[in-house]
Amino acid sequence: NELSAGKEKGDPTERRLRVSLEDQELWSKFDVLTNEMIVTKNGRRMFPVFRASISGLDPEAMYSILVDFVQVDSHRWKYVNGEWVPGGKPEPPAPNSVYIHPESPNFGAHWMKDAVSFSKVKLTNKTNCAGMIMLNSLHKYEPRLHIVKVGSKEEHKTITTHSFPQTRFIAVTAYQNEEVTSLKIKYNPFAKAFLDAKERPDMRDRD
Amino acid sequence: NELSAGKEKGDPTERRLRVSLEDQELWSKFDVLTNEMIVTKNGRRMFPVFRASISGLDPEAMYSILVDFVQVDSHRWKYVNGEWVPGGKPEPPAPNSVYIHPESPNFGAHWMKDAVSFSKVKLTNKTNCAGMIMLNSLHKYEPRLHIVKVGSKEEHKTITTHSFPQTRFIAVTAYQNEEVTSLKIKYNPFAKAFLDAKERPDMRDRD
DNA sequence: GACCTTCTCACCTACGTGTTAAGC
DNA sequence: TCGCTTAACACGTAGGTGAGAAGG
Repeated sequence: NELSAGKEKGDPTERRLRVSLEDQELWSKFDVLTNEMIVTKNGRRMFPVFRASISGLDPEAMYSILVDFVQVDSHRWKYVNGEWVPGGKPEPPAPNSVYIHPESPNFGAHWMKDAVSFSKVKLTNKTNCAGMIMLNSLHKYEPRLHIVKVGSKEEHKTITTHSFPQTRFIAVTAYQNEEVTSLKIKYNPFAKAFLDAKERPDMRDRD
Repeated sequence: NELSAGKEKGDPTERRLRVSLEDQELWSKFDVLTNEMIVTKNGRRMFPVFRASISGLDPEAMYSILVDFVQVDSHRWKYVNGEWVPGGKPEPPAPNSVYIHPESPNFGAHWMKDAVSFSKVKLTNKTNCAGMIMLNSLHKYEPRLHIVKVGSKEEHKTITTHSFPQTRFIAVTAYQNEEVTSLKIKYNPFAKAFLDAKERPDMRDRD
């Protein structure tokens, strides 16, 4: 459940750094179906939310926490007959943007106090959207978390980069797999309107 | 409209520090009536919002911005026959808590980019409310803004403290002066429900 | 036609207002 | 009784959902 830091540089203060993904069971429920995330012009939040708990930072040092999204493979995906298959077309170029956690910069103690949540990150399929992450629809991505140490003199230094395979997803403009849709409705409070409809089949018996 | 720093210490990087209150005209409209702010158990936001624009910080240095509330005088106030008069009872002790701006700590460049807004600060009349400011009802307060320089080694240093007389108010559990109520309804978007009722006297002509 | 994208919509979450009546 | 406080309430702001129709 925990991954140890991959890029330690012999600095003793970073030796015990640990980053672990929150909501792993929920992520796995989506992952086994092949997860999908909606992208829209105005930006769409992720669900599940990408959250991680961090320990082993220097409590008094200053860090920024970032997320970016790596294109996992180099082809389009297509949903055919109930499953995702690689498409033949070559992929468009992938602009790689980064989302800086809004509480950045902050002390190590702050980041370790509670899980760090990226609930407000928005995914879009349009370029030039400030503060949002541009993704290519029908391509597969994996979120990555970066911890950057902030120096007083612009001497920023990346401490670690972590990724979690169960958070992979395909960017879509509309859900393809209705099982994924059902899970989103079941667990996302903002979709409760549709949960109520499905949970009450007796509605059909009226009149 | 601008106040210069009052506690400069000869540090050339702080020499041109300026802090100015935003929405001065709005604040003054309330101030001439004697402003009131609601306090509740769960906390109530301020309206108008305490906002300030800051310039003259070192763009690359790290600061935290704080607000606290000074009890202006040492007696209760009473609203009698349409005006506020000092009450005879001695005041209860005043626990002095501080609200740290949620974007703290941050670079000078960040604080100077836009006006710094304390829209989310909540006023309460209960003690032990984390993140909220406890005030004594029927006492008069004046908000103060503090700029604190953040050092790597816990060496925090207060750079300046600013206050603005037109932001004074009396803490209340219910509005006393109905002119103050009318101004709150007129300018606070969250009170629009009551504005509509007052702006549409034709409603009374229906049926 | 098939596939993908865009837009509007009803329906939620979440919470900020003063009002009002009840409580102390 | 009077003054002050509390809690429930209706009605807003603000914005996050997938559905479904329309567009390309």
